[in-house]
Amino acid sequence: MKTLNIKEELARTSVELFARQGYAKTSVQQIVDAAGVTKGALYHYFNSKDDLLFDIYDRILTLQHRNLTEIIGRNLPAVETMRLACEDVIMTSIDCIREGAVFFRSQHMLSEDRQEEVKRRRREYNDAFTAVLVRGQSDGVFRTDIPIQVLAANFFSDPHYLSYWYSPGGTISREQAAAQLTALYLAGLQAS
Amino acid sequence: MKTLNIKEELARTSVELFARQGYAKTSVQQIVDAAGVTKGALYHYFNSKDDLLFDIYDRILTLQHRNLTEIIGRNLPAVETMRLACEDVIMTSIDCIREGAVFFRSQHMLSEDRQEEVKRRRREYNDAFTAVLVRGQSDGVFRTDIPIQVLAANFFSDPHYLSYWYSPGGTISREQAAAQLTALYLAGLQAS
Amino acid sequence: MKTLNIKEELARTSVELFARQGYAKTSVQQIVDAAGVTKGALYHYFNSKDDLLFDIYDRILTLQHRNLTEIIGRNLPAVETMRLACEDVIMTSIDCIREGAVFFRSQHMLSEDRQEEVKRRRREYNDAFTAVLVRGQSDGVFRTDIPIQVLAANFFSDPHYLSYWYSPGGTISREQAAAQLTALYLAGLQAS
Amino acid sequence: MKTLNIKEELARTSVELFARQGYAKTSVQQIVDAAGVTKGALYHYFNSKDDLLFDIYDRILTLQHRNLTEIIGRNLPAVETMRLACEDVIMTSIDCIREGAVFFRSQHMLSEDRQEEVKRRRREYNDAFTAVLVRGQSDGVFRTDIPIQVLAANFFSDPHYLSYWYSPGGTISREQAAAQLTALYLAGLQAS
DNA sequence: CATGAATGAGTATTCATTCAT
DNA sequence: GATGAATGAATACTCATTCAT
Repeated sequence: MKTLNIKEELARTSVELFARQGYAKTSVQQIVDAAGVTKGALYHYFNSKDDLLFDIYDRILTLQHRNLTEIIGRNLPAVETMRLACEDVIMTSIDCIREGAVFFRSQHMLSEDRQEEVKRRRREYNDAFTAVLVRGQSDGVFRTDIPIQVLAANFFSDPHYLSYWYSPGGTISREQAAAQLTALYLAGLQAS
Repeated sequence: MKTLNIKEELARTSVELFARQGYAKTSVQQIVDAAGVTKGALYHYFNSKDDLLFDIYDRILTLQHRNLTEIIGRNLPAVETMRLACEDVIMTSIDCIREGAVFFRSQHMLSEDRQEEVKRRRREYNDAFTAVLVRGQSDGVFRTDIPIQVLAANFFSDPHYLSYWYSPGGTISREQAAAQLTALYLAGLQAS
Repeated sequence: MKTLNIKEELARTSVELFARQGYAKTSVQQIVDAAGVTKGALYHYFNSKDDLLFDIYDRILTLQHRNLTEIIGRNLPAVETMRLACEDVIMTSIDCIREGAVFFRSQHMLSEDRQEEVKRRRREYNDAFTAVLVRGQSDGVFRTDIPIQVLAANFFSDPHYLSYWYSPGGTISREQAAAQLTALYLAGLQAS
Repeated sequence: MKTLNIKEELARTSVELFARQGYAKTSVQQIVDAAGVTKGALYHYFNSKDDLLFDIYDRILTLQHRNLTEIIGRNLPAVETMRLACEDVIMTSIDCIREGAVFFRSQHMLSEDRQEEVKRRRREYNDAFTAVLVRGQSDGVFRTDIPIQVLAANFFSDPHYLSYWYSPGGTISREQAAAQLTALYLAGLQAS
């Protein structure tokens, strides 16, 4: 009980600090001070500062991969699959907006091995997403005059950019942001 | 002559290294070694490592602000202004793709003062861009059912994301990328 | 029964690790892992890591002191006493070769107090050994042209050095090594 | 000039401290405090604490290898070669007695790579020394009834043990110690 | 202009030991 | 008796920056 709290508290605190001031400018000392524990406790639960960072990547990658897999598994029409997938990514990105701020800025601070792992898992996600685009093209509902990687990049850029402009608790709810960004994307995507 | 070369070489080398391995993981020693000069030389031309980083921000902000101002100054219809502005941002972002990789990842490594300056200048750029969107809405050519900040974010995310997926020298030319991403954006943007 | 086994197992394991990788490079965690117990168990039987080390010194010093006292107590001629004493030291050093490896390398890792105790007990041993040399000189069987401390050092160096070159289970048995090194020593020692 | 002094001072100071209190118990901070410089200065001249230690090994191994090679190169009779070699080792070991105290106690504190290098170079030295023993046996001047490795170990133990008992500036000069230990060794070595 | 030796404040990490359970 | 989570003090090492030459 206490144990879980400490580990979770350290995870929460480190995301917060990494998002606010960057991984490099956040010292282990700051993290443990903010979490109200000692360095020894941190190193009891995490092997290194790098582990703290990787946990963030792992959490997001696992979550988004699981959701996309589930959505694709429903075997809906391509347009509907795409709508659900896009809205889900936007909403989970908003739910994890601090993690997202770290995710896109700090990849090069991971160890080489873990950078590779993150690349691999993002590629997997990208491949699954792209497969839906291809299906929609075959079905004649998505445009074919623009390279598929451009179509994919045009969407991925949105969740990526969220942490730079979206404020949770502002005038735009997560559902609205998801619906609006998805609508804009699908408008561009549809076959003429 | 020699002087200019050394300063330029240091700028070029530092962008390269910052883009590849991140600002924090790049030491001043690595930069001077790669540039073939000594620390003394670097500190002759730059006051600090932070200056090397800020130069990158300054270069991009200056370039894009100047281009946007020029395009808006032509007083073309909103759709045409937007098309030119978007294509220009994409193309200059591709031309400065290494700078871009640094730009979006390393802002929190700048000194507080300079973070503020960068924020201010980006806001200025954003405001000018948004003004074009507003004009298009008044003219009845841009949709009004989605908050303007979402419409803006939907575009800014694209140049932002370029350094994560676009390879100069690949199968897609800078002009093609610019035309395609702009087309996708404008398709979403148009009034129904 | 179980208790004795755990304590003995910890002693055995720690000698092994100290000999192989040095006292300083061996962590308490490594010891308990290798012994298959937990830290709590170790600290139940030993007050500190230092105790684990001192036990090794105590064991060897006690053993060699007891053996030398017994041999001298037989009141044999000096040459015979010396031969038995030397052979015994060599053989017990081979029997405790891992302890020996630690003994000569890790004395300064002991607490100050215990370093003093080890020095004192080694001096006692040295004095008893030297007394035999003096008796042999008085009897006219040992040479007198070389300072007695050089004569003593010339022997003590041998058991000291054993752990650096001797392999138990190799082609030279413990009895052979003892006989040969003793023969070489006595050859140098005899009065001309 | 100043530069050499600082590097030499650091080398001198570190040998002194390593000999007195052991490598593991000597902190880099202690070394720089004793040498009157800062950590930065130390790390300007040495890449790591390990380098400071290895320098000691390198110095001794280089010195003794060079001397032995020179002595063997004179092509003197085996007995004479052996006498000169033994006396030289004893004397240089006395000259570098603090280095010697470190040499035999701290090998396992070196990095794995360097432990291997030290082992290799000591083996080379041992092989050259053993070759002289073999030559003496062929010439009929050295005994053949004891394995050659025991004959070698019987000598190597002496310089090894020096730092445990010999006091420079005491009643026994370096030349005397060298002559006496060599005499004792040769007495044991000669063919009967 | 340019050097590179030297600084010193900062960093992540280790580890013997304790103690509530 | 035994656990292992937590401590806290110590450690080696890094690096942007300065300055005498």
